[in-house]
Amino acid sequence: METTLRIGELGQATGVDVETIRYYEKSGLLPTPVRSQNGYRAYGPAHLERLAFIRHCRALDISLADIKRLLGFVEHPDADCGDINLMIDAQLARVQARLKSMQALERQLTVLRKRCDANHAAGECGILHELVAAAHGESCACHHNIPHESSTASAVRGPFTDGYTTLATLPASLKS
Amino acid sequence: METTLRIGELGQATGVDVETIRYYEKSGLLPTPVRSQNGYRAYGPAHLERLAFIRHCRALDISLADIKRLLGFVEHPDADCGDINLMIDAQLARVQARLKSMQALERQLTVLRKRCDANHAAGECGILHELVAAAHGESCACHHNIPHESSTASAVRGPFTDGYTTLATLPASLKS
DNA sequence: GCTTGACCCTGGAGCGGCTACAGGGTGTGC
DNA sequence: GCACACCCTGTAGCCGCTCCAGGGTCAAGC
Repeated sequence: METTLRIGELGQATGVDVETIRYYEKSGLLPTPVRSQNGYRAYGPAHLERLAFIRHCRALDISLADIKRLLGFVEHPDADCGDINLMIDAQLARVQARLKSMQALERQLTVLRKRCDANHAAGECGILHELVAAAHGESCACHHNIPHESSTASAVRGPFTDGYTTLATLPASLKS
Repeated sequence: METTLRIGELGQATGVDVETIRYYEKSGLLPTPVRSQNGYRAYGPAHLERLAFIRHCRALDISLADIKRLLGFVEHPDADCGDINLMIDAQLARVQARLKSMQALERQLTVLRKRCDANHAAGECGILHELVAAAHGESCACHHNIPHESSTASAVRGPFTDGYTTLATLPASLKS
């Protein structure tokens, strides 16, 4: 008996999308399986275990590059694990930094949302006013009193970590 | 006197990278400016204001598509602003969902981190053990007692919202 | 035997929001 | 006359998928 799985079965078993499995293979995270006569990928228990490991790590939002390194540790259990600690520490730090700036973001959006209670014309919408005023560099409801959250990592990915300089600091020749 | 800015100056004034400004122009967020004789882009106060608006919105992690819609409202102040509210509500909901799952993530990573205190060989590293065991479907320190955080949005972007089924649910023929 | 439909294959493009080139032109100071 | 900072266009790359076109394979039902 040959206990092998086709890609769809492996996907079902691990909860990983078929396309994603192929992507992992292409990226070198999952070793290329043997093929059955019809050319289909045939996976064994080792693949199953490895893919489940990858999935668990991804659920912890560990990057594919770091997962690759972790898999290296799994394969070389005599290596020093200090780097694992560093990796998890870094991961934790990233998550905490993002968390912090997302919390700030939430507060800002909440404040902003309160500016408009009902349906107006856009010209009278407090939210829109607020956004425009903020862009002008006037002190805005969302971004004025949070001096120290500024220097942490940005909420998600962009370059616009908060606490930025506004148009208030502009050459006077250009203001309005 | 012509109060125009070159792209680098506009970038400085608003805190937006030059490449990003060109990207915004290409994406239709920033209108194409006039060119001076040498072919350089020449920006006026309107561009400055608009770019500052965009930047402020990005700091609130509002997507470029939504910013485009907001700019539409700015230009048509007689339109109904109900959609603005909906947009900000949706944005807030997204942020809150992410926040929640990031908090879960942080707890999980913190627990995981505690599994390894000092330098061992990787084979004895509690973190690695934990990750492997979790992949096997054994109840893991990080993912076992959080039944209701599961169905919220995932922490960042991936398909692996937490609380997934593990290998415990597998065809017996393939286990171990 | 034929069709239907579920599954599999490869290769490539697209998402968002930038970021980083290569390969060129322009303008200012020494 | 040269260095250097700035500008231009166009294209490719980043991450982690996700989707698609265009084809092959295989079991079930008629």
